[in-house]
Parts: sequence; C-alpha cells; structure tokens
Amino acid sequence: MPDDRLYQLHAGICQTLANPKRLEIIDHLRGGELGVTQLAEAMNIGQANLSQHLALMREKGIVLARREGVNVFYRLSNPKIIQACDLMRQVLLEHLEKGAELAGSYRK
Amino acid sequence: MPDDRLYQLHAGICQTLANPKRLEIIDHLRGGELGVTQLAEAMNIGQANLSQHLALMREKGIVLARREGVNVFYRLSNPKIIQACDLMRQVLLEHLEKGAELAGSYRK
DNA sequence: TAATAATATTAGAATATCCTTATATAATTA
DNA sequence: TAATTATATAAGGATATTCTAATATTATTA
Repeated sequence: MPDDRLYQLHAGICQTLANPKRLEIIDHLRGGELGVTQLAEAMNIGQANLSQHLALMREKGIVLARREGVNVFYRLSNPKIIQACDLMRQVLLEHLEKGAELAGSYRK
Repeated sequence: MPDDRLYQLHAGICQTLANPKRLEIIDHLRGGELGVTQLAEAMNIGQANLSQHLALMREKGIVLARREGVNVFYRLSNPKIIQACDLMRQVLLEHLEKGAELAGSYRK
C-alpha cells in the first residue's frame, strides 16, 4: 500500500472523530453497547442525524452494530479508540492550560 | 466549561489531524524540529499550502514554531500527539486486517 | 396482510475545508 | 535603502461535511 493511501485512510479515521456529536457518541459507548433509541435520548440529537453519524462510524470501523429484533445496539470496535480520544483530550487540555491566548503567535 | 464546548474543541483537535498532509508533517517532525524549507522539500507540497497547514497546526497547539533569523523551525508541542496518531493508525490497520470489505454491513 | 415501531437512506441547502495564485511581511546582506 | 530569501496571509473556486425534512426499510404484532 502506498504511503499516500495510508495517510488518506488515517486521515479518514481522524475525520470520523472530528465532530462533537460523534465524540459524544464515543463517550456514551465507553461503558458498553447502547441501543440507538437510548443514544438518541441521551444526546439531544435528531434520529436521522444520529443514524447518519453511526453509519459513518460503522464504515470507518469505529463502531460495530448488532441487531436484536427491531433494535440495533452499537459498541466501540476497539478499546484503542478510547485511548486515542483520551490522549487527544489531554493534548487539548494541556494546550488550554498553557494559555491558549498565545496560540498562533510565536512564543517569545 | 460546558461539555458542548469541550466536545467542539476536542473535535477541532481531531479535525487538525484529519488531513493526509498534516499527518505527514507530524510524521516528519517525529525525530525533532525541522525548518519549513526542509519540510517542503521532503513533502512534495507548495510553499503557501504548507504554510497554511502549519498555521492551522500552530493555532490548535499541535506544533510550536521558533524563528531563527530568516528561518522558522517547527516541532511537535506534545509527545502525546505521536501516541494518539499511532493508536489511530493501529485502529486503522486492525480494521483493514479484519477485512474492510465487510465494513458498513452488519457482521453476521 | 396491515399497522406500528425502530432504524436507515436520500435530497438538498448552508457551511466549512482545501488548494492555487497573488501579494504581504520579516530578516539579511549588498 | 534596495534587493533577496524565507515565510505568512488573503482571495476565490472546487469539493466535502453537516443538518433537516421526507421517504424507505426491517422486524414485530394484531
């Protein structure tokens, strides 16, 4: 596989995490699987929109779905996703602590 | 800080990683700081475009810049960025190994 | 089989991202 | 100060994402 293609796929994974609602979905799924209805109730989000986010996350391999009768339950596909999210959140928080007001300028 | 705002900022960090060129920049900076010219040469990318990517990464606290005379050297701001990238790459690779051709469908 | 509940998909407008070209700024040297 | 080199910023078209509203599908039960 050419490097270019790998970077593209890798960017695709990151892109999938690059949305506040999808990050919230991930947080809700930390404790184990949840049904779509439960998620929708927990999340203040429209049904169609939630379904779209979940479809995207399924395609990128972030979540797995399991149908049980009329309900569909989603879970995280890999615990490393939580680790990666936590690390990025730490990067964010450390950046905020260091004084984000300086961000974008050269630090003297 | 409200949760919403945190998710938004977190998504901003992910968004910054959600681009093949920026991931390549991160890879090039793994070994330590590099000048813009060196980066541009290593990367098959236009000068203006590289500068824009670096500006974005600076704003989000991913990289830090240091000017030395007429040159500007960039480095990663936090080793956790590398860890997070590596984890996401692992998630990607494991997903590919498991047969991405099934992706998007319910696994039976 | 018809009705219902749960979930998924489609269409399309609003917004954001990306790259290229042109221009601006900053530091150095003649 | 003028010219040069390195880097940054701005403008704008092409493309991608996001959300809402409407419709389709899937499974269950009457």
